[in-house]
Amino acid sequence: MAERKVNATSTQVAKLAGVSQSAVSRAFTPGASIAESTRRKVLQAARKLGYQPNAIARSLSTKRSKMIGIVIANVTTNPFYPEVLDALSRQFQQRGQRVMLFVVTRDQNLDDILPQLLEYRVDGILLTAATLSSAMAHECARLGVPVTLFNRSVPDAHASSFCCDNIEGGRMAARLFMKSGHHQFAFVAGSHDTSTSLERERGFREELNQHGFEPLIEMGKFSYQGAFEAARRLMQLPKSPDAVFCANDIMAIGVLDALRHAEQKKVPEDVSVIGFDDIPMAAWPSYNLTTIRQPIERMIDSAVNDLLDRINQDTMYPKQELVPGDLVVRSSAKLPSGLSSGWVISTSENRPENRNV
Amino acid sequence: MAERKVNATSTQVAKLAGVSQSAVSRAFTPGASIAESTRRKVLQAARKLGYQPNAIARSLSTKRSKMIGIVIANVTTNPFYPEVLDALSRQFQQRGQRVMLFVVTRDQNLDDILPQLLEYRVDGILLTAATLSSAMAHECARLGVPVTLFNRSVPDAHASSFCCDNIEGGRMAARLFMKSGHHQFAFVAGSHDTSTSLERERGFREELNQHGFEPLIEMGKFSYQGAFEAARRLMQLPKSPDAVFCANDIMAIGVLDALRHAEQKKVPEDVSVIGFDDIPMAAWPSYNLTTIRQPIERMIDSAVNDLLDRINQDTMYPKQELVPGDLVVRSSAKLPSGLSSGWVISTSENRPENRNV
DNA sequence: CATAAATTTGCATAGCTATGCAAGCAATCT
DNA sequence: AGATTGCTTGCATAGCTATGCAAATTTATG
Repeated sequence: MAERKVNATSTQVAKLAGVSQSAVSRAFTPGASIAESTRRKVLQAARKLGYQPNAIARSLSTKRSKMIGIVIANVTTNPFYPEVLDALSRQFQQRGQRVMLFVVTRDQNLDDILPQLLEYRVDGILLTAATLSSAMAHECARLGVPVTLFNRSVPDAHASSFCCDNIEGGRMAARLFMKSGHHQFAFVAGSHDTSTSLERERGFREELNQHGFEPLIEMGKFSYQGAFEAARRLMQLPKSPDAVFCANDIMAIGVLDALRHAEQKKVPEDVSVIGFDDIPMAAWPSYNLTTIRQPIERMIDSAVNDLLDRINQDTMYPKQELVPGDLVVRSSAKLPSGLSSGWVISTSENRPENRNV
Repeated sequence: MAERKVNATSTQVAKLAGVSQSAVSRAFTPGASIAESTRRKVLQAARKLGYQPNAIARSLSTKRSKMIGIVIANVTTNPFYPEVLDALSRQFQQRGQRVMLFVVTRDQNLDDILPQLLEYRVDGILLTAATLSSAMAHECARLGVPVTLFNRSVPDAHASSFCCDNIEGGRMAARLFMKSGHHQFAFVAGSHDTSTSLERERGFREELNQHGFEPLIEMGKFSYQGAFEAARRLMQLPKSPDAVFCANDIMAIGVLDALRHAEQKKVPEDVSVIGFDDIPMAAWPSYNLTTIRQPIERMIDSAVNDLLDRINQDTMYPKQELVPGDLVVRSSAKLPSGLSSGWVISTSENRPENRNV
């Protein structure tokens, strides 16, 4: 208990090592101009004092905080987002950036929380499952803070965005349903103001329309519970659907549970269900969900690279990237002849699934 | 695109408002000594310049970063932790603290990442599903940075810790099993070096021992997949168990799926299963898991309060708190007579369950 | 109105590190 | 040896805000 020296400073270390404060700074700056012998002296003195450079002071001096602001929603309601957060956090961590995190609710106004990030002079901002008011987009642009949207696309954009090709994903679901001979289609939407849900719906509907079909739409509020109830409403309709596409997996699972446990329907014999995301749970034997997989790792790599690049060279323009998803065929949807469960179908290749369980 | 004024400073605002830099600082410091009229002048000038105080500079000056370091593991493998993270993040947010987040793997060495937090002079550290080397605990104590462990208990401690009463939880599970007439017991452990798993096992075993039983132990590695395999191993034993208690819900669900889909067992007719945590999924009709609920909100409230209190008055001693869990009776375990599904049993009261689905 | 009290203001400095610049130094070359 | 080159080093300052203190101003009091 005794000591409690509390945070030594570079000046104290300098004194002990018999060098200038600059030398201490340089000893801790990779690539700085300093003799190996002095560096050793400094590091030894630093160790003795328990000195560690003060990142706050460094940030002030370099005008680089080495922090990225991450804003994320739906962390508890959709297992997809913990995966995203995990991957993002690791990536930034590995590339020498710290993460300042804000967990928000879907309806929370970002205009209140972005200033809190900017106040700390984060080097960049990554928004997941959240969108930006154009006022805030301008503000960030003005301050030269690059912004990246993950899993949201925006029309006007000072920001980069990285998304799965939701429209094509919706089309894939529609095509699979139609090939298997379904006739009554439904889409369980997440919300009516979210690009992911809207785009998946649009692809699904357009593909159906081209063949003379029109899907029913129900609102699942992006949650298990909401989708559970949506499924029950769908089943009470006079022409209840035999093929339900859901805007994400967690809702698809809600629908599955409602069909099986509340509606006494068999899946896929009575009703086929397709989801979106391919969360780990989708592969569990209780669900075995046919779904569109978002290639998280690839999307995150791109997003992180782009953001860091824009931080380092502020000449770069924001970028809009669309990553194709893969149809993962399991057994929650009837199979058309010629296709068997356990296959992954992407635009470029078919391959046997290679995942756990 | 034109402007790009980039971060105005308090001095610039001061000049525009015709006051001193100090006045600007005070205008943004609640409770500072400043006339209402000058404050207005300052705020107006600030708005015109798009000025926002620089939290980095403020941190340097006040020696308070207003940041809390959160370290969390298992975010993708156990839905309990996204809930914890969500609650923590909101709480701190609401109380004016920013969150610097580190997502780690269970086996990752914290000794590498804690320095990264300390470098930024976080005001406090909260570790979830992770433990501290005693060297690091001393280091934090030396620097006067309070540390709180959430869901981990430690023998020696410069740190506060907030845990569910795991031992009593294990006992509750054992008692419920025994009352329902089970004879062969098993425990699916998370790991052999984690206090949560060890304590739950200990309570379970001690209670059984008192009645002359001894549980089988299998390792489930804290994951769905690991528990799935553990269940299969258990079922191959000559005296396979009819009552399985799992160190957490996600493993209980893995066990359930293995029993039903790989072993053709009925739950709870052939085998009873009890979990721990009460994650939202436990209430889904596919699982309907009987489990020990951890009162997350209450635990988090206590943990956050304690940490902030210790930040503000550094005289306080760390505190060890044990919060009792509740037995939530659903239908994955046989019911003893007199008990019906849908009840929550805590040390103090019995009440009907009041949750979704 | 004079004086005391309370409030508001600006000055000057601390907080810690990074870095441009010029000076110091050793090694290399002719 | 003298001149040139390339490293190292320290000095001085910037980066931005908060705050103790004394001065100045306003308000209250008798």
